Amino acid sequence: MIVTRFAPSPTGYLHAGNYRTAVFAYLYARKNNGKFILRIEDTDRARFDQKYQDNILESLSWLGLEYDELYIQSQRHARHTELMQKLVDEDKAYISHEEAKDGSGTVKQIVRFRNPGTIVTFHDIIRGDITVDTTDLGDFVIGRSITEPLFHFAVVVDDSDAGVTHVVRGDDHIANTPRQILIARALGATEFQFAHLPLVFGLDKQKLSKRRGAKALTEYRDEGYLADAVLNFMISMGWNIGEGGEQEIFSKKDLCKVFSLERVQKSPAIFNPEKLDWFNREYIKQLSETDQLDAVRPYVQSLSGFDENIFQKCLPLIIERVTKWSDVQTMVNTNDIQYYFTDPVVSNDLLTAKGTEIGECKKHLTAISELLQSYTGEWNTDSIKSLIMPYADEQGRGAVLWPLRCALSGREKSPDPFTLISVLGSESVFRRINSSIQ
RNA sequence: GGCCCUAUCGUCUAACGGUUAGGACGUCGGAUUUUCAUUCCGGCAAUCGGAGUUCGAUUCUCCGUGGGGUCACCA
Repeated sequence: MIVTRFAPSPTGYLHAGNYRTAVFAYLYARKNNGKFILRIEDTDRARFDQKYQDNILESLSWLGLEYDELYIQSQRHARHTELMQKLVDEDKAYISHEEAKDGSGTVKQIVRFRNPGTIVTFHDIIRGDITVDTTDLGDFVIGRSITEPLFHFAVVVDDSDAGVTHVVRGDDHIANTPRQILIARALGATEFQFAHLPLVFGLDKQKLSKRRGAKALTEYRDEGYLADAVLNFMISMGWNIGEGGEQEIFSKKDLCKVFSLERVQKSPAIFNPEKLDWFNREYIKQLSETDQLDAVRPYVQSLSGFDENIFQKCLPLIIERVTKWSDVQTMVNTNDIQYYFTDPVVSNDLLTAKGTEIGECKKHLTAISELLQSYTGEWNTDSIKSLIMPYADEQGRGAVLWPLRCALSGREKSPDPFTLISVLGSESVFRRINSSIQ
Protein backbone atom coordinates (compact mmCIF):
# COMPACT_ATOMS: atom_id res chain seq x y z
CA MET A 1 0.00 0.00 0.00
CA ILE A 2 1.15 3.49 -0.78
CA VAL A 3 1.66 5.68 2.25
CA THR A 4 2.45 9.37 2.01
CA ARG A 5 2.79 11.99 4.67
CA PHE A 6 2.76 15.69 5.26
CA ALA A 7 5.19 16.78 7.95
CA PRO A 8 4.95 20.48 8.75
CA SER A 9 6.72 22.04 11.68
CA PRO A 10 4.58 24.22 13.93
CA THR A 11 6.84 27.24 13.72
CA GLY A 12 4.58 29.37 11.59
CA TYR A 13 1.15 29.55 10.03
CA LEU A 14 0.44 27.20 7.16
CA HIS A 15 0.87 29.09 3.89
CA ALA A 16 0.36 28.23 0.26
CA GLY A 17 3.84 26.79 -0.21
CA ASN A 18 3.48 24.29 2.61
CA TYR A 19 -0.04 23.59 1.74
CA ARG A 20 0.66 22.64 -1.84
CA THR A 21 3.03 19.88 -0.82
CA ALA A 22 0.28 18.61 1.45
CA VAL A 23 -2.16 18.57 -1.45
CA PHE A 24 0.15 16.62 -3.72
CA ALA A 25 0.97 14.07 -1.05
CA TYR A 26 -2.68 13.77 -0.17
CA LEU A 27 -3.85 13.30 -3.74
CA TYR A 28 -1.19 10.74 -4.50
CA ALA A 29 -2.31 8.66 -1.54
CA ARG A 30 -6.00 8.99 -2.40
CA LYS A 31 -5.42 8.24 -6.05
CA ASN A 32 -3.75 4.98 -5.11
CA ASN A 33 -6.13 4.08 -2.31
CA GLY A 34 -3.26 4.56 0.05
CA LYS A 35 -2.82 6.20 3.39
CA PHE A 36 -2.11 9.85 4.15
CA ILE A 37 -0.33 10.65 7.37
CA LEU A 38 0.05 13.95 9.16
CA ARG A 39 3.06 14.36 11.37
CA ILE A 40 3.70 17.46 13.40
CA GLU A 41 7.46 18.00 13.51
CA ASP A 42 7.80 19.80 16.79
CA THR A 43 11.27 18.61 17.63
CA ASP A 44 12.54 22.14 17.98
CA ARG A 45 10.80 23.10 21.19
CA ALA A 46 12.29 26.56 21.15
CA ARG A 47 10.43 27.54 17.99
CA PHE A 48 7.29 25.57 18.70
CA ASP A 49 4.07 27.40 19.28
CA GLN A 50 0.74 25.74 19.98
CA LYS A 51 -1.11 28.35 17.93
CA TYR A 52 0.80 27.30 14.85
CA GLN A 53 -0.03 23.67 15.42
CA ASP A 54 -3.69 24.58 15.81
CA ASN A 55 -3.48 26.62 12.63
CA ILE A 56 -2.10 23.68 10.66
CA LEU A 57 -4.88 21.39 11.81
CA GLU A 58 -7.46 24.07 11.17
CA SER A 59 -6.17 24.76 7.68
CA LEU A 60 -6.11 21.12 6.64
CA SER A 61 -9.57 20.65 7.97
CA TRP A 62 -10.88 23.66 6.07
CA LEU A 63 -9.34 22.36 2.88
CA GLY A 64 -10.69 18.89 3.38
CA LEU A 65 -7.36 17.09 3.47
CA GLU A 66 -8.37 14.45 5.96
CA TYR A 67 -5.55 12.34 7.28
CA ASP A 68 -5.60 8.71 8.29
CA GLU A 69 -3.06 8.94 11.08
CA LEU A 70 -1.62 11.72 13.17
CA TYR A 71 1.76 11.70 14.87
CA ILE A 72 3.36 14.25 17.12
CA GLN A 73 7.07 13.90 16.69
CA SER A 74 8.05 15.03 20.17
CA GLN A 75 6.00 12.19 21.62
CA ARG A 76 8.24 9.71 19.87
CA HIS A 77 11.53 10.73 21.39
CA ALA A 78 11.89 7.53 23.37
CA ARG A 79 11.89 5.63 20.12
CA HIS A 80 14.36 8.06 18.57
CA THR A 81 16.67 7.66 21.54
CA GLU A 82 16.41 3.89 21.34
CA LEU A 83 17.51 3.85 17.72
CA MET A 84 20.16 6.47 18.17
CA GLN A 85 21.62 4.35 20.96
CA LYS A 86 21.47 1.36 18.67
CA LEU A 87 23.51 3.16 16.04
CA VAL A 88 26.03 4.16 18.67
CA ASP A 89 26.24 0.57 19.89
CA GLU A 90 26.86 -0.56 16.34
CA ASP A 91 29.44 2.19 15.91
CA LYS A 92 27.45 3.72 13.08
CA ALA A 93 27.21 6.84 15.17
CA TYR A 94 29.22 8.12 18.09
CA ILE A 95 29.02 10.50 20.97
CA SER A 96 31.23 13.46 20.58
CA HIS A 97 32.23 15.81 23.39
CA GLU A 98 32.11 19.29 22.01
CA GLU A 99 31.85 22.79 23.24
CA ALA A 100 28.33 24.15 23.08
CA LYS A 101 27.74 26.57 20.25
CA ASP A 102 26.12 29.10 22.49
CA GLY A 103 29.52 30.34 23.54
CA SER A 104 29.01 29.37 27.17
CA GLY A 105 32.08 27.22 27.08
CA THR A 106 30.26 24.18 28.47
CA VAL A 107 31.07 20.84 26.93
CA LYS A 108 28.17 18.68 25.74
CA GLN A 109 27.76 15.18 24.45
CA ILE A 110 26.35 15.43 20.95
CA VAL A 111 25.67 12.53 18.63
CA ARG A 112 27.35 12.39 15.26
CA PHE A 113 26.65 10.02 12.42
CA ARG A 114 29.64 8.09 11.16
CA ASN A 115 29.49 9.03 7.51
CA PRO A 116 30.76 6.26 5.25
CA GLY A 117 31.42 8.92 2.64
CA THR A 118 29.81 7.23 -0.31
CA ILE A 119 28.26 8.52 -3.47
CA VAL A 120 24.50 8.25 -3.15
CA THR A 121 22.15 7.99 -6.08
CA PHE A 122 18.42 8.06 -5.57
CA HIS A 123 15.52 8.04 -7.93
CA ASP A 124 13.12 10.92 -7.84
CA ILE A 125 9.73 10.30 -9.45
CA ILE A 126 9.60 13.83 -10.74
CA ARG A 127 13.23 14.48 -11.60
CA GLY A 128 14.78 11.14 -12.33
CA ASP A 129 18.10 10.04 -10.84
CA ILE A 130 19.99 12.42 -8.63
CA THR A 131 23.55 11.68 -7.59
CA VAL A 132 25.36 13.35 -4.73
CA ASP A 133 28.74 12.79 -3.16
CA THR A 134 28.09 12.68 0.58
CA THR A 135 31.72 12.95 1.60
CA ASP A 136 31.54 16.69 2.13
CA LEU A 137 28.71 16.22 4.61
CA GLY A 138 31.23 14.91 7.12
CA ASP A 139 30.07 13.25 10.28
CA PHE A 140 26.90 15.27 10.57
CA VAL A 141 25.06 15.71 13.85
CA ILE A 142 21.93 13.65 14.42
CA GLY A 143 21.28 14.51 18.05
CA ARG A 144 21.86 17.41 20.38
CA SER A 145 22.24 14.64 22.88
CA ILE A 146 21.24 11.01 22.91
CA THR A 147 17.73 12.03 24.02
CA GLU A 148 17.38 15.03 21.72
CA PRO A 149 17.14 13.85 18.12
CA LEU A 150 17.55 16.32 15.30
CA PHE A 151 15.35 16.70 12.28
CA HIS A 152 17.13 14.35 9.88
CA PHE A 153 17.19 11.49 12.30
CA ALA A 154 13.66 11.86 13.59
CA VAL A 155 12.26 12.11 10.07
CA VAL A 156 13.81 8.86 8.95
CA VAL A 157 12.78 6.97 12.05
CA ASP A 158 9.21 8.25 11.92
CA ASP A 159 8.76 7.69 8.21
CA SER A 160 10.15 4.22 8.53
CA ASP A 161 8.07 3.27 11.56
CA ALA A 162 4.90 4.62 9.98
CA GLY A 163 5.49 2.60 6.85
CA VAL A 164 5.77 5.63 4.60
CA THR A 165 6.49 4.47 1.06
CA HIS A 166 6.58 7.78 -0.81
CA VAL A 167 8.22 10.87 0.55
CA VAL A 168 6.50 13.72 -1.25
CA ARG A 169 7.91 17.08 -0.21
CA GLY A 170 9.30 20.36 -1.47
CA ASP A 171 12.28 20.79 -3.70
CA ASP A 172 14.16 22.43 -0.87
CA HIS A 173 14.63 19.00 0.67
CA ILE A 174 16.59 17.54 -2.21
CA ALA A 175 19.81 18.48 -0.52
CA ASN A 176 18.67 16.70 2.65
CA THR A 177 17.80 13.50 0.93
CA PRO A 178 21.26 11.90 0.68
CA ARG A 179 21.93 12.17 4.38
CA GLN A 180 18.52 10.80 5.20
CA ILE A 181 19.21 7.90 2.91
CA LEU A 182 22.47 7.29 4.74
CA ILE A 183 20.61 7.22 8.04
CA ALA A 184 17.95 4.92 6.62
CA ARG A 185 20.60 2.52 5.43
CA ALA A 186 22.37 2.52 8.78
CA LEU A 187 19.04 1.79 10.42
CA GLY A 188 18.35 -1.00 7.99
CA ALA A 189 15.13 0.72 6.97
CA THR A 190 13.61 -0.01 3.59
CA GLU A 191 14.32 2.84 1.22
CA PHE A 192 11.68 5.34 0.31
CA GLN A 193 10.51 6.56 -3.05
CA PHE A 194 11.01 10.28 -3.39
CA ALA A 195 9.09 12.94 -5.21
CA HIS A 196 10.42 16.46 -4.83
CA LEU A 197 7.95 19.09 -5.87
CA PRO A 198 8.94 22.38 -7.41
CA LEU A 199 8.56 25.24 -4.99
CA VAL A 200 5.99 27.97 -5.08
CA PHE A 201 7.42 31.45 -5.42
CA GLY A 202 5.89 34.75 -4.55
CA LEU A 203 5.60 37.61 -7.01
CA ASP A 204 9.20 38.42 -6.07
CA LYS A 205 10.30 35.06 -7.54
CA GLN A 206 11.54 33.90 -4.17
CA LYS A 207 10.45 30.89 -2.21
CA LEU A 208 7.19 31.61 -0.45
CA SER A 209 7.79 32.21 3.22
CA LYS A 210 6.12 33.92 6.10
CA ARG A 211 9.09 36.24 6.41
CA ARG A 212 8.40 37.55 2.94
CA GLY A 213 4.75 37.99 3.67
CA ALA A 214 3.14 34.77 2.50
CA LYS A 215 -0.40 34.77 3.76
CA ALA A 216 -1.71 32.14 6.11
CA LEU A 217 -4.16 29.89 4.34
CA THR A 218 -6.73 30.68 6.97
CA GLU A 219 -6.62 34.29 5.81
CA TYR A 220 -7.92 33.18 2.44
CA ARG A 221 -10.67 31.35 4.22
CA ASP A 222 -11.49 34.46 6.23
CA GLU A 223 -11.59 36.56 3.07
CA GLY A 224 -14.16 34.25 1.64
CA TYR A 225 -12.26 32.09 -0.78
CA LEU A 226 -13.71 28.62 -1.30
CA ALA A 227 -11.62 25.68 -0.18
CA ASP A 228 -12.11 23.81 -3.45
CA ALA A 229 -11.12 26.84 -5.49
CA VAL A 230 -7.94 27.22 -3.49
CA LEU A 231 -7.19 23.56 -3.93
CA ASN A 232 -7.81 23.73 -7.66
CA PHE A 233 -5.58 26.75 -7.97
CA MET A 234 -2.79 25.15 -5.99
CA ILE A 235 -2.82 22.05 -8.13
CA SER A 236 -2.83 24.15 -11.28
CA MET A 237 0.61 25.34 -10.30
CA GLY A 238 2.77 22.40 -11.19
CA TRP A 239 0.31 19.85 -12.42
CA ASN A 240 -1.99 19.36 -15.36
CA ILE A 241 -3.77 16.44 -16.83
CA GLY A 242 -2.21 16.66 -20.29
CA GLU A 243 -4.63 15.62 -23.00
CA GLY A 244 -4.23 18.99 -24.66
CA GLY A 245 -3.95 20.72 -21.33
CA GLU A 246 -7.14 22.69 -21.74
CA GLN A 247 -9.09 21.49 -18.74
CA GLU A 248 -8.47 23.71 -15.76
CA ILE A 249 -11.33 23.07 -13.39
CA PHE A 250 -10.85 19.96 -11.32
CA SER A 251 -12.87 19.17 -8.25
CA LYS A 252 -11.12 17.49 -5.36
CA LYS A 253 -13.05 14.36 -6.23
CA ASP A 254 -11.82 14.45 -9.84
CA LEU A 255 -8.27 14.94 -8.68
CA CYS A 256 -8.42 11.93 -6.40
CA LYS A 257 -9.08 9.93 -9.54
CA VAL A 258 -6.76 11.47 -12.10
CA PHE A 259 -3.80 12.90 -10.21
CA SER A 260 -0.37 11.58 -11.03
CA LEU A 261 3.09 12.51 -9.81
CA GLU A 262 4.50 11.77 -13.23
CA ARG A 263 2.85 14.84 -14.67
CA VAL A 264 4.18 17.19 -12.04
CA GLN A 265 6.22 20.09 -13.35
CA LYS A 266 9.93 20.32 -12.61
CA SER A 267 10.28 24.07 -12.40
CA PRO A 268 8.89 26.40 -9.80
CA ALA A 269 5.63 28.26 -10.18
CA ILE A 270 4.87 31.81 -9.22
CA PHE A 271 1.81 32.33 -7.09
CA ASN A 272 -0.52 34.50 -9.12
CA PRO A 273 -3.31 35.96 -6.97
CA GLU A 274 -5.28 37.04 -10.03
CA LYS A 275 -5.57 33.49 -11.23
CA LEU A 276 -6.70 32.42 -7.78
CA ASP A 277 -9.41 35.08 -8.01
CA TRP A 278 -10.48 33.69 -11.33
CA PHE A 279 -10.75 30.18 -9.94
CA ASN A 280 -12.72 31.45 -6.98
CA ARG A 281 -15.17 33.26 -9.20
CA GLU A 282 -15.65 30.12 -11.24
CA TYR A 283 -16.37 28.11 -8.11
CA ILE A 284 -18.74 30.73 -6.76
CA LYS A 285 -20.65 30.62 -10.03
CA GLN A 286 -20.89 26.85 -9.81
CA LEU A 287 -22.43 26.94 -6.34
CA SER A 288 -26.11 26.17 -6.01
CA GLU A 289 -28.39 29.13 -5.45
CA THR A 290 -29.04 27.98 -1.91
CA ASP A 291 -25.34 27.89 -1.13
CA GLN A 292 -24.85 31.31 -2.65
CA LEU A 293 -27.72 32.73 -0.60
CA ASP A 294 -26.36 31.22 2.58
CA ALA A 295 -22.90 32.61 1.91
CA VAL A 296 -24.06 36.14 1.13
CA ARG A 297 -26.90 36.47 3.64
CA PRO A 298 -24.72 37.03 6.73
CA TYR A 299 -23.26 40.14 5.14
CA VAL A 300 -26.58 41.73 4.23
CA GLN A 301 -29.23 40.49 6.62
CA SER A 302 -28.63 43.22 9.17
CA LEU A 303 -29.05 45.95 6.58
CA SER A 304 -32.01 48.14 7.47
CA GLY A 305 -35.13 47.13 5.59
CA PHE A 306 -33.64 43.75 4.71
CA ASP A 307 -36.17 41.64 2.86
CA GLU A 308 -35.55 38.00 2.06
CA ASN A 309 -37.64 38.14 -1.08
CA ILE A 310 -35.75 41.08 -2.55
CA PHE A 311 -32.49 39.57 -1.39
CA GLN A 312 -33.17 36.45 -3.41
CA LYS A 313 -33.98 38.51 -6.47
CA CYS A 314 -30.88 40.64 -6.30
CA LEU A 315 -28.54 37.76 -5.48
CA PRO A 316 -27.36 37.34 -9.09
CA LEU A 317 -26.56 41.04 -9.24
CA ILE A 318 -24.35 40.67 -6.20
CA ILE A 319 -22.74 37.44 -7.35
CA GLU A 320 -21.63 38.87 -10.68
CA ARG A 321 -19.85 41.71 -8.89
CA VAL A 322 -17.97 39.58 -6.43
CA THR A 323 -14.73 37.58 -6.48
CA LYS A 324 -14.74 36.40 -2.91
CA TRP A 325 -17.29 36.67 -0.15
CA SER A 326 -15.59 39.53 1.64
CA ASP A 327 -16.28 41.60 -1.48
CA VAL A 328 -19.91 41.54 -0.39
CA GLN A 329 -18.82 43.34 2.74
CA THR A 330 -17.03 45.89 0.59
CA MET A 331 -20.22 46.44 -1.40
CA VAL A 332 -22.14 46.91 1.82
CA ASN A 333 -19.57 49.42 3.04
CA THR A 334 -19.78 51.43 -0.17
CA ASN A 335 -23.59 51.46 -0.07
CA ASP A 336 -23.89 49.34 -3.17
CA ILE A 337 -26.45 47.03 -1.64
CA GLN A 338 -28.45 49.13 0.80
CA TYR A 339 -30.59 50.69 -1.93
CA TYR A 340 -32.20 47.37 -2.73
CA PHE A 341 -33.85 47.46 0.69
CA THR A 342 -34.47 51.12 1.41
CA ASP A 343 -35.28 54.10 -0.81
CA PRO A 344 -32.17 56.06 -1.76
CA VAL A 345 -31.71 59.78 -1.42
CA VAL A 346 -31.45 61.11 -4.95
CA SER A 347 -29.83 64.46 -5.62
CA ASN A 348 -30.55 66.72 -8.56
CA ASP A 349 -26.86 66.68 -9.39
CA LEU A 350 -26.97 62.96 -9.90
CA LEU A 351 -30.09 63.08 -12.06
CA THR A 352 -28.62 65.75 -14.29
CA ALA A 353 -25.09 64.33 -14.33
CA LYS A 354 -25.41 63.42 -17.99
CA GLY A 355 -26.36 66.92 -18.98
CA THR A 356 -30.10 66.49 -19.05
CA GLU A 357 -32.04 69.46 -17.68
CA ILE A 358 -33.90 68.80 -14.44
CA GLY A 359 -37.22 69.66 -16.04
CA GLU A 360 -36.44 67.19 -18.77
CA CYS A 361 -35.69 64.50 -16.20
CA LYS A 362 -38.95 65.15 -14.45
CA LYS A 363 -40.85 64.91 -17.69
CA HIS A 364 -39.31 61.53 -18.59
CA LEU A 365 -39.77 60.11 -15.13
CA THR A 366 -43.37 61.12 -15.16
CA ALA A 367 -43.88 59.56 -18.57
CA ILE A 368 -42.28 56.29 -17.43
CA SER A 369 -44.32 56.27 -14.29
CA GLU A 370 -47.44 56.55 -16.37
CA LEU A 371 -46.26 53.87 -18.74
CA LEU A 372 -45.70 51.51 -15.87
CA GLN A 373 -49.01 52.31 -14.25
CA SER A 374 -50.96 51.50 -17.34
CA TYR A 375 -48.93 48.34 -17.83
CA THR A 376 -50.68 45.10 -16.91
CA GLY A 377 -48.31 42.47 -18.25
CA GLU A 378 -45.73 40.40 -16.46
CA TRP A 379 -43.25 42.24 -14.28
CA ASN A 380 -39.86 40.99 -15.35
CA THR A 381 -36.70 42.48 -16.80
CA ASP A 382 -37.41 41.67 -20.43
CA SER A 383 -41.01 42.77 -20.47
CA ILE A 384 -40.23 46.01 -18.64
CA LYS A 385 -37.47 46.63 -21.09
CA SER A 386 -39.68 46.23 -24.12
CA LEU A 387 -42.22 48.47 -22.44
CA ILE A 388 -39.81 51.32 -21.83
CA MET A 389 -37.31 51.07 -24.68
CA PRO A 390 -39.58 52.49 -27.41
CA TYR A 391 -40.03 55.63 -25.33
CA ALA A 392 -36.32 55.82 -24.55
CA ASP A 393 -35.39 55.40 -28.20
CA GLU A 394 -37.80 58.14 -29.14
CA GLN A 395 -36.66 60.59 -26.46
CA GLY A 396 -32.99 59.68 -26.35
CA ARG A 397 -31.81 56.71 -24.35
CA GLY A 398 -29.39 58.60 -22.16
CA ALA A 399 -31.88 61.30 -21.30
CA VAL A 400 -34.46 58.76 -20.20
CA LEU A 401 -32.51 55.82 -18.83
CA TRP A 402 -29.94 57.64 -16.73
CA PRO A 403 -32.43 59.61 -14.60
CA LEU A 404 -34.61 56.55 -14.30
CA ARG A 405 -31.79 54.36 -13.06
CA CYS A 406 -30.57 57.02 -10.64
CA ALA A 407 -34.06 57.57 -9.31
CA LEU A 408 -34.19 53.89 -8.48
CA SER A 409 -30.69 53.32 -7.09
CA GLY A 410 -29.43 56.74 -6.11
CA ARG A 411 -26.03 55.52 -7.27
CA GLU A 412 -23.72 56.55 -10.02
CA LYS A 413 -23.10 52.88 -10.73
CA SER A 414 -25.68 50.17 -10.44
CA PRO A 415 -27.46 47.51 -12.46
CA ASP A 416 -29.54 48.72 -15.37
CA PRO A 417 -32.99 50.25 -14.76
CA PHE A 418 -34.98 47.34 -16.17
CA THR A 419 -33.35 44.86 -13.88
CA LEU A 420 -33.78 47.23 -10.98
CA ILE A 421 -37.48 47.65 -11.70
CA SER A 422 -38.07 43.94 -11.82
CA VAL A 423 -36.12 43.30 -8.62
CA LEU A 424 -37.61 46.12 -6.58
CA GLY A 425 -41.23 45.48 -7.45
CA SER A 426 -43.91 47.94 -8.49
CA GLU A 427 -44.73 49.50 -5.14
CA SER A 428 -41.17 50.46 -4.42
CA VAL A 429 -40.55 51.58 -7.99
CA PHE A 430 -43.45 54.04 -8.04
CA ARG A 431 -42.49 55.36 -4.66
CA ARG A 432 -38.91 55.98 -5.76
CA ILE A 433 -39.82 57.54 -9.08
CA ASN A 434 -42.38 59.83 -7.50
CA SER A 435 -39.96 60.83 -4.82
CA SER A 436 -37.47 61.88 -7.48
CA ILE A 437 -40.10 63.80 -9.40
CA GLN A 438 -40.77 65.79 -6.25
C1' G B 1 31.60 30.35 -3.57
C1' G B 2 30.85 24.43 -3.41
C1' C B 3 27.05 21.02 -4.44
C1' C B 4 22.14 20.07 -6.42
C1' C B 5 17.78 21.38 -9.28
C1' U B 6 15.71 24.05 -13.29
C1' A B 7 14.55 26.93 -18.26
C1' U B 8 7.77 27.65 -23.81
C1' C B 9 3.82 34.36 -24.06
C1' G B 10 4.10 39.10 -18.12
C1' U B 11 1.91 34.52 -15.15
C1' C B 12 0.03 29.10 -14.98
C1' U B 13 0.70 25.64 -18.77
C1' A B 14 -0.09 22.08 -23.79
C1' A B 15 2.58 20.05 -27.81
C1' C B 16 4.85 10.31 -30.19
C1' G B 17 11.53 14.47 -33.24
C1' G B 18 7.49 17.00 -38.26
C1' U B 19 1.67 21.94 -35.30
C1' U B 20 0.31 28.54 -38.70
C1' A B 21 3.90 26.49 -31.16
C1' G B 22 -2.44 25.41 -28.54
C1' G B 23 -5.30 26.84 -24.02
C1' A B 24 -6.13 29.72 -19.45
C1' C B 25 -5.22 34.24 -16.27
C1' G B 26 -3.98 39.19 -16.99
C1' U B 27 -3.75 43.07 -20.63
C1' C B 28 -5.47 45.85 -24.97
C1' G B 29 -9.53 46.70 -28.60
C1' G B 30 -14.67 45.92 -30.15
C1' A B 31 -20.06 44.38 -29.53
C1' U B 32 -24.19 44.41 -25.91
C1' U B 33 -25.69 47.72 -21.64
C1' U B 34 -25.52 55.39 -23.28
C1' U B 35 -23.58 53.90 -15.77
C1' C B 36 -21.11 49.62 -13.28
C1' A B 37 -20.72 44.50 -13.44
C1' U B 38 -21.70 40.32 -16.41
C1' U B 39 -21.63 38.03 -21.27
C1' C B 40 -19.75 37.57 -26.32
C1' C B 41 -16.07 38.45 -30.08
C1' G B 42 -11.08 39.91 -31.54
C1' G B 43 -5.72 41.67 -30.98
C1' C B 44 -0.80 41.73 -28.71
C1' A B 45 2.39 38.28 -26.51
C1' A B 46 6.86 32.67 -25.77
C1' U B 47 10.38 27.96 -27.20
C1' C B 48 17.39 31.81 -22.96
C1' G B 49 22.22 31.61 -26.20
C1' G B 50 25.80 28.61 -28.87
C1' A B 51 27.44 24.16 -30.75
C1' G B 52 26.27 19.25 -32.08
C1' U B 53 22.94 14.45 -33.42
C1' U B 54 19.07 14.27 -37.37
C1' C B 55 16.22 14.91 -43.77
C1' G B 56 13.93 17.74 -39.69
C1' A B 57 14.86 19.94 -33.14
C1' U B 58 10.46 23.37 -28.14
C1' U B 59 11.55 18.11 -27.77
C1' C B 60 17.87 14.36 -27.63
C1' U B 61 23.46 15.55 -26.15
C1' C B 62 27.21 19.01 -24.61
C1' C B 63 28.91 23.94 -23.26
C1' G B 64 27.49 28.64 -21.70
C1' U B 65 23.90 32.05 -19.42
C1' G B 66 19.80 33.09 -16.36
C1' G B 67 16.75 31.64 -12.19
C1' G B 68 16.15 28.82 -7.74
C1' G B 69 17.40 25.59 -3.72
C1' U B 70 20.90 24.08 -0.10
C1' C B 71 25.30 24.24 2.55
C1' A B 72 23.00 24.59 11.47
C1' C B 73 23.79 21.32 17.78
C1' C B 74 16.28 24.81 12.43
C1' A B 75 12.73 22.04 10.19
